[in-house]
Amino acid sequence: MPADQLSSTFHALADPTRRAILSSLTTGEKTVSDLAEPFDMSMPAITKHLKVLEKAKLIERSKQAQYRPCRLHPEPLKDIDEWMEQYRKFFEASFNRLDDYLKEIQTKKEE
Amino acid sequence: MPADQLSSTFHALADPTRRAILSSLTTGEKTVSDLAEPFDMSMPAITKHLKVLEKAKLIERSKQAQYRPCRLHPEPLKDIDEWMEQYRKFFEASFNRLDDYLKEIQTKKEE
DNA sequence: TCTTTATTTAACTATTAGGTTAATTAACTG
DNA sequence: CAGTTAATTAACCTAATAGTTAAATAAAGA
Repeated sequence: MPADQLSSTFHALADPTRRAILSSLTTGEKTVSDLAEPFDMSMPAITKHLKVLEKAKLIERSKQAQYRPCRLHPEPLKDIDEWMEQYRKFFEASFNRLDDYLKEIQTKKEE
Repeated sequence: MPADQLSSTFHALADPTRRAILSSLTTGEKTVSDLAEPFDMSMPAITKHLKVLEKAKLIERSKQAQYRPCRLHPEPLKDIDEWMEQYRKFFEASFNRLDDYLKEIQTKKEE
């Protein structure tokens, strides 16, 4: 895994456990045990996955008593989104971006 | 590297050489030698990078005489783009999508 | 046919990834 | 203070990565 930021972000995302952890953090801060619970995997394995996510700056950690809660740090995902820009024209017609936006505001009205 | 498609796509992108190869293919089909030229790396190393991209279905290959030209196959990038959707609200205000779109059609008008 | 060009395969090496179990650290709790 | 809970570190294993050089394959061209 080369040292540049984009490579380290892509590398961190190239594992379903780590993607599931990220997804789990979209609903808010979680402890390591909370994050580990859905997986049939030892705690040290989870600790290692968290280190990979932390090095990629996709999560941030703090201390609360004996807990080390994690929260999502989404900025590197924005970098990926920007990297994708050069490829969007190859897989997506331009007008779909507007379609997405229109669907989005439609959904909000219905709430 | 787990077997699922998204992991294999992210893994393929987690290397600057492979991303540069993809980028180089945005201007059209290229031979292996063409693709290898910018890199201070042996041909077998490039062959291996191409295999990773091919397994991730990010490139497709054909045969022309002794050449094995490569072309971009962007569909897996679309899957990443869709995966990103759940995180966009964390790094991007909704209205920016419309801003992007408006800038895009503005640029087209100027052409 | 012999040679050159394009590319891949084979064999090898060093490093990293992703997991394990056992031991350690740190902080709360009775 | 002793015990429990939360999490990390250490030590280890196996498989995969990412590179190398040298040999093999395939097609073109003289």
